[in-house]
Amino acid sequence: MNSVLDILKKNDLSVTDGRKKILDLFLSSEGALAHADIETNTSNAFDRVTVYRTLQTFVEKGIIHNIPTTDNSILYALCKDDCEEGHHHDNHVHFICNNCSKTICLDDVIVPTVKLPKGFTPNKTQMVVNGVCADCK
Amino acid sequence: MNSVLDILKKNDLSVTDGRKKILDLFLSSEGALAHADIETNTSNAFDRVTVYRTLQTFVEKGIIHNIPTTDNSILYALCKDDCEEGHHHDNHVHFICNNCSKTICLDDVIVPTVKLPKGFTPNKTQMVVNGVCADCK
DNA sequence: GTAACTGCAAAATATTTGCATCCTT
DNA sequence: AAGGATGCAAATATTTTGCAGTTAC
Repeated sequence: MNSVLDILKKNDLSVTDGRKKILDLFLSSEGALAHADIETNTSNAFDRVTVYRTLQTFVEKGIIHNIPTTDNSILYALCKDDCEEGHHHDNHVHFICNNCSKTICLDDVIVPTVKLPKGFTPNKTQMVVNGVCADCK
Repeated sequence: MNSVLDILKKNDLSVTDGRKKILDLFLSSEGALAHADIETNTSNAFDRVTVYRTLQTFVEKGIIHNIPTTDNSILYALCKDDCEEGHHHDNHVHFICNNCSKTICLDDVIVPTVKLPKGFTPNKTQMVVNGVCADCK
């Protein structure tokens, strides 16, 4: 029910205000979030450092993963349930809207496999599509 | 012949030591370069600010493009000849080696198109593959 | 009660901007 | 000679680290 608590407990994390609030943000957000988004959406209730550490913890536990971006920002998004620590199965496509700048996880669009040149062994593949999202079209 | 000069002239850029050296680095490097790589490989001959400005200029002119990364670094790689200002046709796959950390442009591997959900209009697609490269296997 | 989390301060790092000087054309 | 590029200084912004106080369990 209260999935925020479930997720934290499942990952052996103590339940604190910051973690609850930040995780809640991810659950209620359709897209990915940057560090700055989190500060804004929590009205700066938490220290910048706490946000850094919380995000880092979540990534280590496999609760969120980060999304490749072309600029120098780091975006984070919720991992699917089948993520394990360190090993994510977030093999879906990420979509960045050129209009509203939101990054959306297209959970239903699977990243296709590509044939690599001789000698290259793939391990993980990420795909980012830029364009106009359904809301903005 | 001296393609460094060709490229600079073609883009209406004055030929300076910094631009020559940095562009040369890209031409002679198989992979992508980060800001720090450039400083290192030029023995810090140029001011940090000059490197920032040079990279920015090159991106604006479409000489290089940046590559999405999962961490917060920015990687730059040469554009193919058919890049125009602002509109890049770098529709090839980028490969990041987990061992040597090099980023390699797989010019021959074309990014496949994926079917997006209703309402989404793609514009540009980028694909990054992690794994072990041919040199490290 | 203890281990872990948080906030503050400060250090370390990265990026941007203004301006005077130098170089390319 | 003129416009643009560079280097330096400094302002901003970002991220990391140490430590003391607080909180979850």
